[in-house]
Amino acid sequence: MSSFELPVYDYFENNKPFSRVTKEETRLVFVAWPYMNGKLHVGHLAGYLLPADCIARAFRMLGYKTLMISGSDCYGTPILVTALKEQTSPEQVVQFYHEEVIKLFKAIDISFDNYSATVNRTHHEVVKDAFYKILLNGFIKKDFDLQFFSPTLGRFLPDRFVVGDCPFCGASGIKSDQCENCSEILTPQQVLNPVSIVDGKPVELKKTEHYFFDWPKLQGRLENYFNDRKAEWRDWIVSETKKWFNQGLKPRAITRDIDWGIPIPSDIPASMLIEDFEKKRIYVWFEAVTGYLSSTIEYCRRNNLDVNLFWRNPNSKHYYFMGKDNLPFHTIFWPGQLMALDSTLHLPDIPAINQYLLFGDEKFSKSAGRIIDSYDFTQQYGADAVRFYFLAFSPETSDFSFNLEHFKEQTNSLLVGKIGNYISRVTKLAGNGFKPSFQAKAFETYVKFLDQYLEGVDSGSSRKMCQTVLEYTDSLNKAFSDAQPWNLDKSDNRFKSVISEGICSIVCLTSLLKPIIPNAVRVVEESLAFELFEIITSKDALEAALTDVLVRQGLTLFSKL
RNA sequence: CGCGGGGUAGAGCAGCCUGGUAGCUCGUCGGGCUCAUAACCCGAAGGUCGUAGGUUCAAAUCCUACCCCCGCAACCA
Repeated sequence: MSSFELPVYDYFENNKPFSRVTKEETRLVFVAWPYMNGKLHVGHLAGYLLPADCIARAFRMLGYKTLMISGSDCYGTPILVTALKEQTSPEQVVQFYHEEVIKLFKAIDISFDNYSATVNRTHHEVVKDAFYKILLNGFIKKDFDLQFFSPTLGRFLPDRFVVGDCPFCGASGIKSDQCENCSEILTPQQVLNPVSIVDGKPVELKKTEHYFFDWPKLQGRLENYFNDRKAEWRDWIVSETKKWFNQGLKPRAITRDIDWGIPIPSDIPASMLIEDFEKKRIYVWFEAVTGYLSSTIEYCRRNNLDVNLFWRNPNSKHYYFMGKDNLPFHTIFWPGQLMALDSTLHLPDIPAINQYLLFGDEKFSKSAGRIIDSYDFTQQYGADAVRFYFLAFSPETSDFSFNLEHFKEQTNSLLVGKIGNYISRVTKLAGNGFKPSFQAKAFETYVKFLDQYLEGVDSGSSRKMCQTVLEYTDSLNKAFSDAQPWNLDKSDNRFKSVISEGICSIVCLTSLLKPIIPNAVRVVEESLAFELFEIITSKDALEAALTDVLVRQGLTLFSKL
């Protein structure tokens, strides 16, 4: 493989890692690796990027040693085909999209500690090493497979790049796994007149030798793992995973006939080599998830840390964020790969898997023109509004229908009307130069909401976090209206205590808001002359945060859309 | 009989596991307040909880059947 590498994105480049850590425990926030075959639409933001970022920020503010890890998924046939169609190289395709996603991360403040790429050296090393060890541990075996081969393109094609005629109803242009017309289940051999969708030319089935991951061998251990953890998983994730076990795990190819990918290690014992092994590459499903490990290792090398702190630490909790299409790869295959590799590695704890954001009533689709580009959308409406909306309405338990009117409506009344306006009315009534005193009552109200918020953090639910913030804000607005401080004289002690309570509440509120809308919170901090590095969990912490607080100026935080 | 999720007020959702007078946000209407970004606060209207059966003193919740929508089906979150 050439020396082609992509730059690592590190949000905290200029800060020492863990400078604010107060706890020994670690929290790992792993994010599904975006596939470098297109730009990211808002479904990606709502489905896994923003929820992961919000939880990671909350963990950091709670004092955990936290890492947020991901990278660009760069290999596989779809990227190769894109390069072919655009008459460019796969390197150029992935480089272009890698730069695009990093541009997006910067625009919307995704705080990755290490965002790498599967083309990078460390990843190659770790994947080859894992492949080799799993093979020696006896979980990889040789077998033959039938694959479509295109003589005109000179390469094997995945099933979904081939269409043909249905042998049952005669429909044409059907995919090779099931007829869309008569719903008959097909095997690739049954499809008549198969042609490639790349050039429309005929393809043929060819026998080819590959490595297979021996899943039946691990099913028992995986089911034990599943039963141990499932109590903490969302219900629908449990039933979806159970389905796979009930059907029985089957061996699965982990190599492909392709040249765009990670090579098979050449030092495999001769008896275990397959034919033409140097022309084959490791299959993307096996290799991309291994990135969770390799990207952590890459981070530790860059920062001189011991990787065991994260991967062999019982005081650690591992979260994985992704869309639902990725479910089996993270509730079954990735834990299995880790078991097969080394039984001392930390297995996934919480799969924070989301359903889909729908555009109107249907799925986002590039071909059908139903797409909203994440970067353009962020540029147009601002990071705060976009973050807040998608975090508050993240599709955690069922698909969520997105439309622009709903976005504007909710942003205007929740973010601008309730949250922004509360901060505005309190600070403006206080007047510039107001110095608040500590009000125990403000903390008492705040703690009523804190537990619910922290439950949201622990379970990976940004939705619950936002809901709690909104309930809290409602109670603050109501208390402020009931107290009617505008009817009091500014020199009145009662006026001072009501406004002080309001300012104390704003400090508490911003501590909950910081993981959600960090930019807006920075503005509040500057205007009130304080800075929060933690989520306030004690009376003392609030009192400490309050020492320097001074109202520099009344605030209009957000504008209506 | 491929698998899963969903069908609750005009919109988006929670409640269902562990049955007990149907709830939240937005929108609509009426009132209050006037510090605040026509904002905030209070109140009201609006639902026979997809359909049909069953269990039960009692069903949105448990069971059965059916209808509709969405997704997945092992390489597009």
